[in-house]
Amino acid sequence: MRSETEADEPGKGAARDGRRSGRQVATVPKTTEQTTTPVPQRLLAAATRLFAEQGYDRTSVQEIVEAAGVTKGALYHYFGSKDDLLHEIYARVLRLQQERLDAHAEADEPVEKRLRDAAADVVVTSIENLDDGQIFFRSMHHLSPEKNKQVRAERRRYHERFRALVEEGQTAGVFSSATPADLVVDYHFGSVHHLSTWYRPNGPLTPQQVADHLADLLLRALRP
Amino acid sequence: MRSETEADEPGKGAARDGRRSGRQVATVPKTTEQTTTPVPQRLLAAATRLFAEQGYDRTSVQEIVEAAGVTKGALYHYFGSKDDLLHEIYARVLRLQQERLDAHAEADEPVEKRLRDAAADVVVTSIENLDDGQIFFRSMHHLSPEKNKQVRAERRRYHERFRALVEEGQTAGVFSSATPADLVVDYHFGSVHHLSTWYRPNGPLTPQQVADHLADLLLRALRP
DNA sequence: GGCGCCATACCGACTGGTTAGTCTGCTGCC
DNA sequence: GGCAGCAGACTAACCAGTCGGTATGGCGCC
Repeated sequence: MRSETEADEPGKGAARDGRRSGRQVATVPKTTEQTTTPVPQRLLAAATRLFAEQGYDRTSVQEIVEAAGVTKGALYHYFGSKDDLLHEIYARVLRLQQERLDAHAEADEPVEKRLRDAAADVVVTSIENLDDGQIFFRSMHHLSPEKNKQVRAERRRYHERFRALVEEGQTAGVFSSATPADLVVDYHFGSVHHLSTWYRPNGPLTPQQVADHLADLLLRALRP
Repeated sequence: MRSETEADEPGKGAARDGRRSGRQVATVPKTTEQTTTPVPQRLLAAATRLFAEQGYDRTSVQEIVEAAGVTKGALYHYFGSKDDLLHEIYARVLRLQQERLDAHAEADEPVEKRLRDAAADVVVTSIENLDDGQIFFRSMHHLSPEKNKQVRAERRRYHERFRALVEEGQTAGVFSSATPADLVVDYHFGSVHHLSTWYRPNGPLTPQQVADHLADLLLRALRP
């Protein structure tokens, strides 16, 4: 375990660009580019795209490092294994969504609005990170057992938080109690999960419009 | 999970014992027995289970043939490739669900009931074939391009049929038109797709109960 | 203000293991 | 005697991970 990839801010300075090397591999555009993206992030980005396109197993480490413009040495310098890459992708999206859900859930608003906002927000961020979602739901089983367990635990936290919102509304009587809250949550996240199958960025609907529609469907289903 | 000789009826094979090998694996009764499940079906069943458990890529054809009690020769006698196996699994579930949807859609009932029945039925059959669903949504990208295209086309047919039901109700005014029918369909199938991630056969709800709840959510969301 | 020393960041050939698919051949039935 | 239905050794390809090697910049010390 030696992935200390965090803590890297995108870069602070101006056109600093230390004379890289004699043999350059992929030559990141050096012309007045203010930040050459750090290698770990390039690797993660390349892996995300390739995993989403071809699947985890169909993507060789060689392809990833080529897409990132480095070599295997670099990858194994920053990550312990191919599996680590996948885990890092999961951790990133989980962190993001948990933060946003917490923010919405704690807002000082009526529960209907909090739920609607949270439900719509997860749709928007899911669309903005369609690749992550694709990988998430398609490749979970490629994670090592411990990592899988860890990811599941965090997912459960997320699920619980969301469910609590639904239950709060049900108890308060503003939502129908006809359906168990658990099922309601799974119903909604099914549609989120499903987004990467049908949503196309150049389609007729903007992410926000889709989000509004899906949140609306949820709230309508919950009308008493 | 070494399953060598199980699941088959003990072959009552008489004296027949090639001097070549002392280890034979499954001993299918060769004496004009017509009932032991045919090899192709055994292979399909084994592949379905293993693909669902471990994923397509993580399952070697060696594992499949061992689970089916045959050898590679048999598999490649009946199927052109590992890919073919996957395609066959898809084709089977697609055929089944299309048939059932058609039956519901054509029934002589008010549109609300037809939609509710169809929506609930797809949930029940999906639960009854959780493995197929898991494979379907997780491994589509492993299909060869042409096969993938074919499967997509059939899926679209299915989607269209379902959408037509929603639109019929919207036009008739019994369903709200607030949400485009396409989105409504994707919303519902998202939850179906998602079933394999959370539904557990030994959980508190029967397949029918889950189906009723999910169909109910759909119909409630469509209330004018 | 130069010098040795080392850590960091990366390179890329190599290894050991795995796998899909092939091919030759056996065997019991018609 | 011919053929469907299979057995199972074999091969060619591939791939995750390793490891010895190289360039660069910082730092203490004289």
